[in-house]
Amino acid sequence: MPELPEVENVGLALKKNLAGRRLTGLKVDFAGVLGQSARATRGALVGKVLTGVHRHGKYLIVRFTDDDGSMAFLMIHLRMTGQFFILDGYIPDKHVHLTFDFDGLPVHYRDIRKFGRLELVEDGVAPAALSHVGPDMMEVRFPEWYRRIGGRRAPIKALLLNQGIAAGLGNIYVDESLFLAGVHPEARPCDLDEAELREVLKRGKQVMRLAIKHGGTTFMNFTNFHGKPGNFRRKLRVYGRGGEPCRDCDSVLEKTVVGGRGTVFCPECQELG
DNA sequence: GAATACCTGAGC
DNA sequence: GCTCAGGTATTC
Repeated sequence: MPELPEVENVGLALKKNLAGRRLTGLKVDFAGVLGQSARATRGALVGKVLTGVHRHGKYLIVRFTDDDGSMAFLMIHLRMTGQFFILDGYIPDKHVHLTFDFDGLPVHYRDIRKFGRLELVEDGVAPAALSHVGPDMMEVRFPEWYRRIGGRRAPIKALLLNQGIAAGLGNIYVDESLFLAGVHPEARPCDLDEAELREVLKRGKQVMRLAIKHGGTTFMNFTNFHGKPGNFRRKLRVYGRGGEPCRDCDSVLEKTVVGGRGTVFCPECQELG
């Protein structure tokens, strides 16, 4: 389940491996992952050089530039199971929906659940398609974030998952952030003081920064550009550990549902405020 | 703000 | 063969 740290790693890999390379072909096996037709997508991108990758929350925006300077932008969301990779001798299985040909170098897009989307957009920096998405979680400063979340009455977990407030956290890193901040997932911002909310944002950034360094978290399907899993799973404090002992206090971690999502927390270490 | 649709594989 | 998992858009 790619969240901000996993998407960041994918974006870095695309840039490192493909920047400066020209897209010479695009094979489409399942057009449902494209926002436009296969023909329109090829028409916009084939012949152009990959010149940049920008991440905002869980979105990637890839810039392609023609020799005449004209540009096209592909906005990518991997959702649950989208992945890109380059592997020597790889034979695509039934979940590979797209193969980008970068002048002889095949780059596969694989997506078991077909939830991911790759769509052409007009702009690269602040696309209209992202107007409903809040500031990137790693970039946002506390005053702005506090304006968006302070005083609200919904469970803080639901608000952290709401990409319109700030973009990037998913279920794994929300649970981790709240544990590290000592805040209960059902706590309401209106019941928390400024210092507690400051801690949530700080810990959220901290845990994602660390996860990026470790190549992200592989729980089910995520792999990096070379088919390798991320290493952050063994660092997780609560996610996936319901019923197991808290690493800090030895209490049994509780598993519940908050905001419609599976949620794990420590009943001793995390407070309602 | 809750439920549902989208999809498939894993795990019972 | 059923239920669950989950990011987001959509619909109550």
